[in-house]
Amino acid sequence: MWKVEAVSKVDNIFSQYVQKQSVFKDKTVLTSNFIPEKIPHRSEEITQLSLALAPMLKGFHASNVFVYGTCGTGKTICSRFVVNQLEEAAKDGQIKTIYINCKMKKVADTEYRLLAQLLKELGECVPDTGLPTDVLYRRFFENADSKRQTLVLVLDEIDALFKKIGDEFLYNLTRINQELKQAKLNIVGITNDLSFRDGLDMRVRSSLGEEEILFRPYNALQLKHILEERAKTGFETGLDEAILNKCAAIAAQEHGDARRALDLLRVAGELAERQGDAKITEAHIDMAEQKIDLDRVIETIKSQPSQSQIVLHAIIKLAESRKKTTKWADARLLTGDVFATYESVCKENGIKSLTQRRVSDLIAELDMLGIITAKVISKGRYGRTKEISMAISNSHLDRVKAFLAGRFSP
DNA sequence: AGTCCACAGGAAGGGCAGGCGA
DNA sequence: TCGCCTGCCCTTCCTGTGGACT
Repeated sequence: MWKVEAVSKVDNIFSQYVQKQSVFKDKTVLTSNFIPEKIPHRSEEITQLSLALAPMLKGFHASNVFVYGTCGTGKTICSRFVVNQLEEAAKDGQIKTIYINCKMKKVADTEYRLLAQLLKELGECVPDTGLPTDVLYRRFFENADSKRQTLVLVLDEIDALFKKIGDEFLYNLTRINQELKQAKLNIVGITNDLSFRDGLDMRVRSSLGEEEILFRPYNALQLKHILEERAKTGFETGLDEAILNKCAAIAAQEHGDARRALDLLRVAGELAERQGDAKITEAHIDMAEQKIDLDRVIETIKSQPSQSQIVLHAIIKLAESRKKTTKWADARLLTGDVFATYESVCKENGIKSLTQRRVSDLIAELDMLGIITAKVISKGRYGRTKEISMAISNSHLDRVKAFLAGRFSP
């Protein structure tokens, strides 16, 4: 394993690392946002999307498209690949594509921010807050029209935007072409929520989903092939077939998630490198699986506001006390009990507590993040409440507990 | 069948910070 | 400077809910 042997000004502490042969040839190839020259097993979907967008090359109206599919099925990568090709095929910048991830907090999670982001992409300077939205719409129309371009707006995770601000904004976007005189706008909406469409207003549904493309999950063989291709350029030496099989099998179990497969391979490579091993072994894959899960959980919790962390701390504290009489996994907590514990934690730490209404929302948010499970139950005469249990695995719990205890223990 | 409980969760609005334009 | 706009976090008020209990 690479270790810092001695600290002196003569020997740079990184020199050993720099001299050591890396297991990676090109690590970027192993990231999920890398767009390869060829995307395997998605030719049918790419053709469908290309055919839907192609008319704009001849100045005709093209369909708005909805792209569906679960996580890691190649929706984003294929959409970006197609719109990049489209931009290349168009003459003199006639087509401009704008990619926006609607889940990006503080970037495109509200109507104002999304419009501001659009204007920034068109080269305008917009303040983060302060202008009325209709002013932003007007500036967008004027800017787009002045450039006489066809705009392709790729809205990734469009369901997140819908959940946050409703479909009014999507309706406005679909009506934009009536306002534009010289320019055109086409929308490609990407979502992994297969039921998203059902919640939309009829008018939005029909104009936004003129064309729909479903991305099916990859099977283990396809995943293995994808990994093989990436590993050829990603790693210095070839990988054992067993390694590829294992990564593919794990990812296939998780709804054919190619992103997961790539992450596993990359993190396993990083672990092998840190341990000074020349080759990746199955043990590295196991460790990578654990590490990815734990990192995700810890990062998610760290990114939550303090009050949300206190609620989680209260849930864990309460579950700990119940553990004495029942199994950890079986500890079912009720909103009222959690709120009482939350209030006592706030008191101990000298923090002003929120109302039960707000805490109820924070519990729902923790549930959405997959950190806890909260199910609404009725206890008959004893009222209606949420039954809360931990969704974090036991192996990760100690790190989570240590983090929260470090922040909120008096 | 009606009552009751302990909430869930929607709606409305307050207060704050920050920016714009007259 | 001031009025007006935004997003965000929060409270208050309210109605709805489902099943045990009477």
